[in-house]
Amino acid sequence: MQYNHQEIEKKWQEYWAKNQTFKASNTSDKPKYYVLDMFPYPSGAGLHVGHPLGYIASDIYARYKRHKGFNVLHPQGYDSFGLPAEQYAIQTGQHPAITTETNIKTYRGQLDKIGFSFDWSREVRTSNPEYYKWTQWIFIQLFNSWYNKDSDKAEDVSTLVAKFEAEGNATVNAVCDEDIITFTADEWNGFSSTKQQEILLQYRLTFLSDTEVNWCPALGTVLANDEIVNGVSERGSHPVIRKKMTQWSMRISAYAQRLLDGLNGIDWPQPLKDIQTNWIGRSQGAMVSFEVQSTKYKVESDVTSSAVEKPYKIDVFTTRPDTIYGVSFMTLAPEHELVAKITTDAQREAVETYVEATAKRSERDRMADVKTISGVFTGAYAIHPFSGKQVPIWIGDYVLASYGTGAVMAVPCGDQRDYDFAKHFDLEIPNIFEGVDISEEAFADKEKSVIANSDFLNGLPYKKAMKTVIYEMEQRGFGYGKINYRLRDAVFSRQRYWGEPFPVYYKDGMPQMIEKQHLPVVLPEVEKYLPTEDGKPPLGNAEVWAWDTTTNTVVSNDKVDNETVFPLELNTMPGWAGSSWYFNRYMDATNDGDFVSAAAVEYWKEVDLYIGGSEHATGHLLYARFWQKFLFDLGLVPVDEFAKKLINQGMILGTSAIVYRIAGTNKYVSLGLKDNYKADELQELRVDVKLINSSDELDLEGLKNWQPQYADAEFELEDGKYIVGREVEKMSKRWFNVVNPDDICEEYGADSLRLFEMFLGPLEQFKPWKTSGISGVYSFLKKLWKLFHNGENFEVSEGEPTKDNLKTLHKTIKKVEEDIENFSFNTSVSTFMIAVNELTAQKCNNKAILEELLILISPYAPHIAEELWSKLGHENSIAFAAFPQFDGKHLVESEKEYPISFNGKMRFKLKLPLDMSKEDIEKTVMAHEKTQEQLQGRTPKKVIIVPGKIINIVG
RNA sequence: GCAGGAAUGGCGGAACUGGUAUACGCGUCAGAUUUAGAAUCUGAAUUUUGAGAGUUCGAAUCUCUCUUCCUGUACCA
Repeated sequence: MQYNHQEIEKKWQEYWAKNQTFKASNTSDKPKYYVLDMFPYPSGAGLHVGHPLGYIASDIYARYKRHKGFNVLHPQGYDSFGLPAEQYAIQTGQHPAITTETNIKTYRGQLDKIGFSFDWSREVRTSNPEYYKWTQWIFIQLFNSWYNKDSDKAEDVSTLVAKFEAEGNATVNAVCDEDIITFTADEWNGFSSTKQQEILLQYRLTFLSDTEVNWCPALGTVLANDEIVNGVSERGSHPVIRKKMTQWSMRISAYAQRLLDGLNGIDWPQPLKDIQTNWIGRSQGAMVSFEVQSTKYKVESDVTSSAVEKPYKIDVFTTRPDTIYGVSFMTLAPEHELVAKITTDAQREAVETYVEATAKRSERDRMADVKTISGVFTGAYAIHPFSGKQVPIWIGDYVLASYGTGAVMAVPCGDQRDYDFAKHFDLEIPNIFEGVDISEEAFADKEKSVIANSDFLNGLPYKKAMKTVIYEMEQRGFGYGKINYRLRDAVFSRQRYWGEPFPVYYKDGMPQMIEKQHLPVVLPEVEKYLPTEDGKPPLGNAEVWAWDTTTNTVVSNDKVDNETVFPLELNTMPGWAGSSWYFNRYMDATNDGDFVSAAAVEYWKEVDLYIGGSEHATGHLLYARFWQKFLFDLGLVPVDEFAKKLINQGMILGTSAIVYRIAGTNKYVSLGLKDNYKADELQELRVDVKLINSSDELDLEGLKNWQPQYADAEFELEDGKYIVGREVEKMSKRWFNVVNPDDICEEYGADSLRLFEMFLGPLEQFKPWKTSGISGVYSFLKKLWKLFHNGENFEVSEGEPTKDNLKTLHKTIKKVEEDIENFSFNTSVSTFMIAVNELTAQKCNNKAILEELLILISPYAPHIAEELWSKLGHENSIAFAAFPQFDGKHLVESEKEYPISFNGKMRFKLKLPLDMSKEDIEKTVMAHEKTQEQLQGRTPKKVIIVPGKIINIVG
């Protein structure tokens, strides 16, 4: 009987579906284990062979854990909001929901063919109203929370209001906006409702603010920092400019320290932790305030309504407050708000010209050109807080508005950028370091710094100087020690259609949340998916998009009276909203009354193993950790890190095929002959990899039929063949190097695909796909099949296994178990091959041995395992069969074939009993004729004997 | 610039806490079977672990220097 993968795989996929074999229960006596994949965005292109790599690995682990007696949760779903469906809608008018539905069907069909053990009863789709209802709900929770630094967690806004009512805000220690006014309890109680809401908004964990955003005109939307690569949009490479807009933001900065600390407790790859650590960018230093000389402005006090005059102040953040006596000028970012206010009339024109010129330069230009030093003097001076000296204030584009306060105290002797700026504009460079030459460059080695020319800091090394100066600044009231984070609050509004609508309407300009029982607020229908002509987001096109507070329904816009019917928010949420909590939803995916039931989340707790790409390091993986910590603060989830262990699978790359066209002709040169032509005479064209066989030979007829441009192609062949060039690059339609898993499943079967993807190399590594290698695992499966068959008949023997049989089996059990625990799936595939080769050589068809072998293989190649398992007479699925128990007694040896080395080089082997004493080994070896032959009469200096390992003769 | 990672036959890759270097597979070559193709079976070859030094009885593995490549990130004050 032949191994017929098509028949077998179809049969068992249907069996699993029908019997709901992999449906997980939320109650069980078994220990729980939660294995999760990063859910895919269902794109129109469908899956290529690279996508399932991580899914196969996690599936193997999930199946392994079932064999090991765990109650395994292994769900799958779709991150189904996103830009491609929307852009398709813009082009064709087809509703994104339809596109998405179609794509999901394709994905599901492809996934099913690979034989994953997903519990599809828990499927989630972020674009389903039943799902995004809870995304909206979590948003509301964030709106209703503030971050209390004293308790170091998020709390309900009611606790904040209570504080305001009792004692005003002076004693409140919160993460909030920076420009907060101080008020007393009486003042608070006297504020209008709108005023109170305005103030509260400055404390909420999600808040509205006028922020400088990354606006992408081509996409008509705002992009997050991690959606921009090299100054252009990640998607489509469109230019991005800075623009002020009112946007929802998430106060992720409140969690900066906890996001950093949390990394210590989770088993994630170090590179990924490093990326997050850098992204959060903690730096320790001080805030220092410099007064601007002879400037005054009037402050309208909210409290007394009387005007007070105050000098302008420039706040700077510095990591080197110890070098404060080295300050010889200050630099403001051109966008700094004080620039216009402090510039003297004499300098005004020059400054304005400069500011305008910088504003025009895109972020990209500014980044590309870091060597040109530019700047302008404002004419104003600051007063050095310690020395009282005048310090000129400059503006320069090397100072970024978005980091720190957008202003620096320039210490040219200690910072190379300040140094270069000072040299360029011929500014003073005072030296405040002991015994250091700064005539050529700045001295930035803080560990070796000893401060000089700095009054009370003289003679102090860096660390002591830091402490002393911060203490002194705090005493005198113009500075304080501060930890600064690079992590910015995350903009949460997108000007897109295909995203979660906000559960928000506006009353008197203030945002109001829609109550839980009225959720979800469902995405409205629109005529056009583009922004409106007056620049509003696509939801501005909706005609029925107002909130009636009497009926609590969405009603037509013309009913808006701002009394009981109000306009709804026009922005939608970003892509990361739905993916920041989906792992919790799987625990209780159909719950209609709660985002997840307390019982379910208490049972499953967190993801035990999460597999996905490292490209989400500063996006999804950071936001998800943030939301999890927030939900934890609210007592809604039991742990504050959502994934205990994470593995980044590498990407499978395509191997593109290249033909060489002689420029201006329709003639193509084979790879080996292309050197006969000059490089500029040849054009490289990529052709479909389906036209290439395993030895890089091109199917000429196939090419002619492939695209009209090749119909009358001529070829210059080598040995009668056309050999193509190969290039490893990302799988992409435009390179014609995409390999569809469906084709592989059809030809070799899902089990072969699964084994082959694992066999390709270590999971985390990037590796090119080469279909040619798959025949190896395919013939392995055929050999495995043959072990159970004698010609046409299924035939296994019942007797006692031989010693050799047992040795092979237990060696395999040990290795495979270790490999799976270490996620070294490639080596366990080799182990299976060795085992099957050995058992074949032993002519073993012993039932007891084969049965256990099947269980070992079943996580990798579940279909063939199920089939043979049932042929062995089992009525239940192999999926829950107990994993074989390793027994070391089968591997015990009495002899060891020792490698005999001379000066570290192995020369011959010698079989000796393992219990032989060192002395006897030495005697035996030295007496051996081959030893004497090697020594040629010399006397060895030393003989190293490591029992059970090696013998090394030195001399 | 900074941070992290990698380099082993023609190719993908093995090699546990230093102890027989290239397991396993692909490809190649030879042979068997076959009308042909395909499939199957048997056998063979390749290298000295990016370069150089050090520690060691012994280094792919540990240390240092250098080279190349990949990833992330950056006028971050």
